[in-house]
Amino acid sequence: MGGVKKYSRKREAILEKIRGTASHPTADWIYEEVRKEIPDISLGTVYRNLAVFKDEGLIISIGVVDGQERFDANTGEHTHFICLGCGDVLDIEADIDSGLNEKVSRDNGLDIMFRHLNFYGKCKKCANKTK
Amino acid sequence: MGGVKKYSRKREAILEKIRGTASHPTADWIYEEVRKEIPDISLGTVYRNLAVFKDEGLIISIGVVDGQERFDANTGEHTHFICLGCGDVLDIEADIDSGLNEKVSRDNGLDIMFRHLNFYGKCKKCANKTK
DNA sequence: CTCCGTGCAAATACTTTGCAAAGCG
DNA sequence: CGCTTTGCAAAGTATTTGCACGGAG
Repeated sequence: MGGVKKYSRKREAILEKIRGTASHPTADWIYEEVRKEIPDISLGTVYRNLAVFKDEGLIISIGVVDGQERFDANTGEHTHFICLGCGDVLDIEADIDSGLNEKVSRDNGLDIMFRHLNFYGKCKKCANKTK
Repeated sequence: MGGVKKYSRKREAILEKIRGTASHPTADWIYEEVRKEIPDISLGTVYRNLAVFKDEGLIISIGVVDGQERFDANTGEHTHFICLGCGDVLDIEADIDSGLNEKVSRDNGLDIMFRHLNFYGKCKKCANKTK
């Protein structure tokens, strides 16, 4: 179980696509992008490697938006804005107490490993569309 | 579109089940619970009414945990802990600047409507199991 | 009587998995 | 050569939807 990882051009390509975008992509987006360079890749391979990367801590899942899981190669503690109109995910600044996780762990007697702070609303583009 | 809502015993029962638990239930849990009282309810009806309640603002979705959407009749701004071991969702205390949404809206030029703050880790039960 | 609400089952949408073939070391 | 990785297609899971019938106003 687990076993030693071997090199794979496809695995590399998948990881590089995730690292090379700020779009917090879906499995399908990654598949379509990698396919432009490596036409014989399959969606199953993308899913399998995403699971590997999550396991190794190379990427994180930032949750499910409109039914599809979104991934991020920026694994540090940071904050997201999710547009309810178009589903775009943006990185944003929000200064939160950096010791918050520890404090909440202590106060509630829980073993907290990480947190997600997501703001939801309309991005500029979608806010204008409404009017 | 939409039309005027009529009374329905099943709709009432679904909402009362959600209001009567602190477990942040899934559609399927609600279905099984309501079924104990109203055996001829169908899962489709649960899903349809959940959509109605969300629309009316009577409940919120707190996101997808292990592939299933979780609902909450507590619609106020509050914080959750999600156990990576058993999937339990708990309400917790975490004092965050109450004006944070407005501040982040202003700083980033976004129209923020609400936020989710989720802490992830192991609950007491699951932390012990690991050892 | 007129729509809304519902059961049922089929249809979706995304993700996971079994298997045999291909690739790395 | 032995074990990992992959393509392909089938299976799995959660959710949505079309249709005809039962129920509220």
